[in-house]
Amino acid sequence: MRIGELAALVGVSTRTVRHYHHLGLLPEPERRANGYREYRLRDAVVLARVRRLTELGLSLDEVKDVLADEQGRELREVLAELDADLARQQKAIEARRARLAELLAEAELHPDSAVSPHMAEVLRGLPRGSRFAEFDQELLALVDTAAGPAERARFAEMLRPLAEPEARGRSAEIYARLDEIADAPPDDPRVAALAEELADHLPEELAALMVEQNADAGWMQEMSPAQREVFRLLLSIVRERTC
Amino acid sequence: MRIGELAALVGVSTRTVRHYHHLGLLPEPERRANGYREYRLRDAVVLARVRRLTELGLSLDEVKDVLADEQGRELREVLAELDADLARQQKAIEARRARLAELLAEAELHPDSAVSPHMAEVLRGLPRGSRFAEFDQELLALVDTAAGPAERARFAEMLRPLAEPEARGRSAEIYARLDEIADAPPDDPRVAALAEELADHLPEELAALMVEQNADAGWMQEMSPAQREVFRLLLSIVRERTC
DNA sequence: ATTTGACCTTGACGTTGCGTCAACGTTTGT
DNA sequence: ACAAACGTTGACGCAACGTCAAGGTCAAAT
Repeated sequence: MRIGELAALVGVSTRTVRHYHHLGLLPEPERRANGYREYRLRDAVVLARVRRLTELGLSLDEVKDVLADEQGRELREVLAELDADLARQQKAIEARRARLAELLAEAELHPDSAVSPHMAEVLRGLPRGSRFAEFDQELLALVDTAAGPAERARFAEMLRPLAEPEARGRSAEIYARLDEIADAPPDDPRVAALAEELADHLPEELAALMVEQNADAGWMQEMSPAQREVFRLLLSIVRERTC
Repeated sequence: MRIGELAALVGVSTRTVRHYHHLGLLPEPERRANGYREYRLRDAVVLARVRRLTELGLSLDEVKDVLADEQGRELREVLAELDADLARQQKAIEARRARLAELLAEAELHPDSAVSPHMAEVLRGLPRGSRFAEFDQELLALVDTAAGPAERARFAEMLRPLAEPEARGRSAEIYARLDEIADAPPDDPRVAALAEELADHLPEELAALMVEQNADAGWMQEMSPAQREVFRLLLSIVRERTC
């Protein structure tokens, strides 16, 4: 047999056969006078065996080990491990399909949204138009995108009170005042007042979460010094309260 | 934010971020005076979104399309396709695990066997020791390895009569006579006799399958001319019978 | 007798999504 | 003052082949 016939017999490409030669998976057969490889039936048997194993998902290196082993020991070992691996993959795919279904359902409703449905609803409830509000929305979108599904729902629930009609007015006012102090020095008297107001306005759970944040985090550099100061004060107020 | 902080925030490596820049998935942010990239919260949002999509299994090119689309149209399209793809993968994995279980069970019983359990049993029943018998075993092993699971079982059943105790004697004798004519010319009288005997000995179903074979196939070159002639005659006998 | 077409040869680059040096500059902490 | 921990670009490595490139070989059709 020449290489093309061997390949067709087993159902692979000639390139694959030569690749296996290169890796030492399949021994190089004798050559004819013209340099062509001349295969025997044995080679086809080995090639088919290699093929079966790779189709099961073994890497070529693993196949090499299994073939070299010549005993069933390693084979069982590798197969068991592979089965465990496939089981993991199954779970992963299932999880992905679940998220996909979630995303698809959401895309039908709100084609332009990049966040989860819960969060999208909350975000629509929050005031807009202020510089700081935009910043806040980015922050919330980020948290929503980065968190796991369970956390996302919980987080959205924590925010919901701020988006309720009776709270929106005050939310908007606070945003406006945060905008106002953008260029103020950090020791402006409005800074401390705002921190107090925020501590009062934010749901407790949310405030508790913020305690873990570091006021020096890089993303906070996008706020002005005075705004950062508001948050520094807010954090200390919350910390005192929870102690 | 500098690149390390952005990466940590979203949960990827800095290399990944730079890779996304390279592919145009994430816009290059402004640089600081020292050449460092300076990221804003927006970038984190985009990066997180890219990340979510890739984790769902989208390729980076697909993610790029989705992001460029800016409308939900393409997103839905890609997601639906992806879901179909994942469904296919699930089925494939399931099939692989089924074959794996098969192989594992078999490996427990006969650690050194490279063929299916049915075929292994049949092969043990067939005579050995003759040159031609070895060739035949290779051929059968190959067919077993290459065929699908259903075909394998059917094929093994077709062979079983030849391995039964009452047929083994005659099988062995035929093998011996095929060995004998190895160096004979194709027009040796024993050739025609052997072809008749084989046509008589082989199960009908098996003979019917052989009709599809081409007597010039490369793997047949491993037989001597006289042996090939036996098969050529055998094929014509079978063809006449089935007409 | 030649030309076409189907095969074969080796060698090398392309694919995907980054990991991992290398070789170097910057900033920060002790 | 020096080390540790950041940042920069550039380039190679990985898995399992696909896909040219640039030929040589062989049988059949012209």
